[in-house]
Amino acid sequence: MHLHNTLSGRKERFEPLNPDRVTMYVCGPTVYSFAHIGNARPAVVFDVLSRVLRRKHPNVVYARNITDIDDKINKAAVEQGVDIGVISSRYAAAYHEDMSALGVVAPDHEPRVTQHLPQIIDMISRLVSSENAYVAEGHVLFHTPSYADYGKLSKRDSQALMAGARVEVAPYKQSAGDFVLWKPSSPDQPGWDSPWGRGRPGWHIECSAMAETILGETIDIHGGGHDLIFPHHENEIAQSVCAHGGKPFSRFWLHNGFLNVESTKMSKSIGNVLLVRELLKQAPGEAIRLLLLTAHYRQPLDWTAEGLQEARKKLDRLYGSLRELADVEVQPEEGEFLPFVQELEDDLNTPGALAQLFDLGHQAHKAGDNVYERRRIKTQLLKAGALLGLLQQSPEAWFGWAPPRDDLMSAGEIDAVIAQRIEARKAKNWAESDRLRDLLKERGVLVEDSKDGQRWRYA
RNA sequence: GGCUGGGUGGCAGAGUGGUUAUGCAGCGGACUGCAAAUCCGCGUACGCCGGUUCAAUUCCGACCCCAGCCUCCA
Repeated sequence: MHLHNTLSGRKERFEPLNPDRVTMYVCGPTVYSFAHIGNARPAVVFDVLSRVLRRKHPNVVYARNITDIDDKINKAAVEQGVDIGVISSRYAAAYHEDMSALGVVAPDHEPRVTQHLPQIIDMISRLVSSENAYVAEGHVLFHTPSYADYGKLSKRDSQALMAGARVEVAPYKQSAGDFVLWKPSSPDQPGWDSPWGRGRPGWHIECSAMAETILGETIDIHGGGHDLIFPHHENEIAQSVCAHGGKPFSRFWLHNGFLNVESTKMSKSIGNVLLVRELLKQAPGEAIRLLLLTAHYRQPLDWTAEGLQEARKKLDRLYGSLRELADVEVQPEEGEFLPFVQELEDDLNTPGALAQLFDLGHQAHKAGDNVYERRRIKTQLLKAGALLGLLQQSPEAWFGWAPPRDDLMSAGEIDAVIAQRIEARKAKNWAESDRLRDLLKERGVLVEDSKDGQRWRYA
């Protein structure tokens, strides 16, 4: 398959270092509040990547960290008068719930910073020994000039970077671009003992240390949001390469584009941060997932309420195809729908893959009563859906999703009305039949007269 | 200012040197008691200006806009 590598700025053929153990690390959330839709994008995108990789390499080792040491967590803990562990475990659990609702499979490893302090301290010690880092006023800093390739990932001139530092440079820094590996904690702040006193790790070192611990020195793929290219990933590379005697850190760097909300940057100050759990009240998780996959992962994505409803309609169409094939058995030995797979293998072109999926869905309605065709189509539809993490529920379950509504009719109530309508239709009492249909429509229920009888769904 | 990525039909969104993206919405037709679902068909889309070419939305150059990063951020 081919993947766009931020390191080279172009699409490259992806071949793992070791086909029997493909290693992938993705920067996960800092758990200080509920996950917003922007947090969901990388989770979904890299979930799809892991699924596509597993087709050829069953042993993909996918690690996505949880950052549970962070000043934002400290702040929330102080405000609520609880230990940071209370905050981080609460929001980590919420994150798991939300991602699961979006069909994101749990990664193989989910390392936490609090469980890797020894490894972090060890890596910092090595960097100090090799003189890539230095101690100053209780801090340990990485000396960026000690790494010649610093700036390569983000395509930044390291000299210009240092010269152009607009922010006030801490006096203890030898170079403006130097960044903190370890910082001291005041007695009231969370801290851990280290050779440099009681303190806590800086932001970047955790990923380097945990990736090394779980996946090894050189990994195949490292992913994350576009905004992490600089400084986070640039710094990770510097730390890891220097700690590993010059061995490459990650062979491929993948970055997903940012998400806007109704054409505006999502931010707390604007107050337009969309939480996944709120969105789940507006549409099924699968529709949210589909919307996240309608744009190519590297492109910006404009999240709109209209788009979300449209995503739901797209799934209505796809599940409509599956409903058409309800009586057909799947054929496990049937091959995949090749045009679909080819799109995904081309740098995870999910919009292209989706187009192929719709083509397959269209075929379902045109197969007539050709049993072999119908079997083939159903099997390929489900296999293709599985790669995207879509179409894995029954059509009935999909169409049974009800939007929140005060006067929501239960399935029982609806069936009662439908029973009346069946009687009216038997008597060819069209006026009554239409009246009942309109009645249901007012309550948000759409009824269709199919050849198999009446069927309904929530609007 | 530096770096990166964009500007495609009503909307969303792929892609390609000459041939249908796809979905939603719209229009016409079929089917239907009427609808819905589904099927068939339709709308002459590629920011602007040059250049290369038999042929450019697709390559090259200039220009105009837009977004992100350069500070915590998925």
